Amino acid sequence: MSDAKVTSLDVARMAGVSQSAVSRVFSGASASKTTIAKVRAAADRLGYRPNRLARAMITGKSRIIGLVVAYLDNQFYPLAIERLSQALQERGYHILLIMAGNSPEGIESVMADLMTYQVDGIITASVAMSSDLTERCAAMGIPVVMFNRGQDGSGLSSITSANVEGGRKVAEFLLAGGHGRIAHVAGWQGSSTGRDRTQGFCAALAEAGAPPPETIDGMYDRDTAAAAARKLMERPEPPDAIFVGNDHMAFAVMDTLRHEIGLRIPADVSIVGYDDVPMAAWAAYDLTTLRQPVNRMVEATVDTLLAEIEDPARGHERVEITGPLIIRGSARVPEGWT
Amino acid sequence: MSDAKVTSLDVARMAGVSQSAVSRVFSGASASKTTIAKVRAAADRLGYRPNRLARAMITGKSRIIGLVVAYLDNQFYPLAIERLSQALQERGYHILLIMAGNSPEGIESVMADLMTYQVDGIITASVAMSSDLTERCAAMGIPVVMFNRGQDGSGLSSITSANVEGGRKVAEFLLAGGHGRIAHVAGWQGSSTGRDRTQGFCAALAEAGAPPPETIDGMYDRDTAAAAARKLMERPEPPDAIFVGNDHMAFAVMDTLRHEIGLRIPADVSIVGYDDVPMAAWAAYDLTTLRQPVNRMVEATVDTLLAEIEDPARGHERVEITGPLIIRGSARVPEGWT
DNA sequence: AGGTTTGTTGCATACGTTTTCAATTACGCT
DNA sequence: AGCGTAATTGAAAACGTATGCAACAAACCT
Repeated sequence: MSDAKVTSLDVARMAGVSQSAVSRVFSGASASKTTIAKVRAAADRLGYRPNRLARAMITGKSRIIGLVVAYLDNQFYPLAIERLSQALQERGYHILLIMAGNSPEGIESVMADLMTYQVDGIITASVAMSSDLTERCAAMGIPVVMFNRGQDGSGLSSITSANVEGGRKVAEFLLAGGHGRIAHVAGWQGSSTGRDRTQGFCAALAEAGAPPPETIDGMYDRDTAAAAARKLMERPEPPDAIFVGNDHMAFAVMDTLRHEIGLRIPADVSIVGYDDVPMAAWAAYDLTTLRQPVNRMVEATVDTLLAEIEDPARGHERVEITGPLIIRGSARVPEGWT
Repeated sequence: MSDAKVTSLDVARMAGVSQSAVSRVFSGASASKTTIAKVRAAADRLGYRPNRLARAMITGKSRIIGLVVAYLDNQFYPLAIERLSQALQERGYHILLIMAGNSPEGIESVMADLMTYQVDGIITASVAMSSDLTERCAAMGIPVVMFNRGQDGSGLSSITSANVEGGRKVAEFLLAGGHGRIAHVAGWQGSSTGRDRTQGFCAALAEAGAPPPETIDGMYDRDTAAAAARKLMERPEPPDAIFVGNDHMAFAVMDTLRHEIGLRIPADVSIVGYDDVPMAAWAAYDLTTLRQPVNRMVEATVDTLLAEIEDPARGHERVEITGPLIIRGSARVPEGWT
């Protein structure tokens, strides 16, 4: 029934009221019972829905959030996106999705693109932002929240798990398990998350008097992580435990140890990951890992972003969310460990 | 430097030209060398970028594509989204992402939401559309392309792999491998892809004189598939080969057989999947599977959608893309098979 | 009853752009 | 020089909505 384009004016004519009346009904402003009824009836009959772009022009609020994400091969991100999208939809916002490689100039151009859509805010998922860009966003008055990545210099808000503390927990667990030669395939050291986890891990080892772990940067990449695992095992005294900077790389390490080198996990080597993506619970890996609480991180991200949108004068926030160590079968479990 | 909102009028004033001139420079219409230079200079200095929403209002083209997707836990979809987003970005379009559970009324409201953003087109990834909704989209003159799902009744365009043919190939491969008791954990029979694969598979078996396979619907769900595997193996004459309707479920089946029932793959049971997601190549699974060529499917999707956008009178298209069987180690390989 | 508050309504304007149209300028040619 | 054609330009209208303002009606109070 409904023809191509039906505007508020069409509805107004059919309902016998002014265009403003129609607008008021749909924007929740006050109107009398009778007009509301007339407008609603006409609108239903014509299949009218307000044009959000036109609305955005007037109000200056597009109710669009730009989501910038680097890659989707790490299962953690699809999951986060799914939750983010749902949480934002419930609040009346929608996501404009942008894929950006991790090159700085790529990010740059992509963010500029986003601005032209007049997004109300931006969420970056594991993307590093230059301080130049940071400033430009601030100048444009457009809130940015970094999900699962911090940026030391910038004044931007960020939501992460408690990575330093997480690294410590893993170290304590491995030490309690009686491991003597502990190694580390690190998360990308160019990222705050990677650095923090490594730092907490090494600090706890040092405090316990353990030797510093043999460490290789796995770059959050499967192949790099697999190569790192090979290299570690070629040593004259190979490790009996490896902390891997995220689950995605941990799977690669486990595959390499088991099917390429022929080792048993955890009998020969204990493996601990970070994230607790769904796959970590699959029987094939059964990975002991430090959980990043996606749901709470998403909630915090949405809350922070919308708060900054509604009150631009609001300061930036830096939220860290603590997660538990999920104990499964990929690492030797210390006596009497809960 | 750039202040909050800089419009074409600001640029015009600084460049000493009319606002129309600025518009012409940025919309690629003709202008003299000198004006172009003046405008460019002023725009750069002010950090001006045209407001795409305002542009969309008058042109009627938002350059936004709505992407509706049900779930993201099957790795096939993140991958497809990544590619889709990139392909569309290259063509000047961007993606408005919507998560929709698979409930019909959810889809309904979500699509209506999309319309209010004046999207130029919609891609649905593995979502079923009611014929009512189909009609409304057609009435609105808004092109829809279904990715990895067909809809028999509707006149909408769809891009799928050659599912019937794919099912046949798997059957032929398993028969050639000398398997006598072939079972099937089917893709969701409420979806065209699931039905087609099953149909091709069963048809080929029947033509070869093999008994019809024991079949259970796995609903594209891990838990359901795992339960199906258990049930199949409890039979007095358990299967020596299982064709699973997609890789995502195949992983669950393999986990169950190996770690719960203690069977070896492929020595005790051969497993074949469908999709060839990246994980299928991982050593832990090393899954023989029928590849869905994501890249070509994405290309076809984008081409079809943009073609329909540019020429609304264009008819709908139903593209099927053939994929090869990727032979790995999860199924017995017939003698001399390439 | 009269004055005051409260609520409802329509008119007109604004948002930032593209695009038509007419006017002006530049240019080629005899 | 002069004329015709092409290229360039600015003014103004449009896109679909929200909203300030003034007008008006209704209700309330003393």
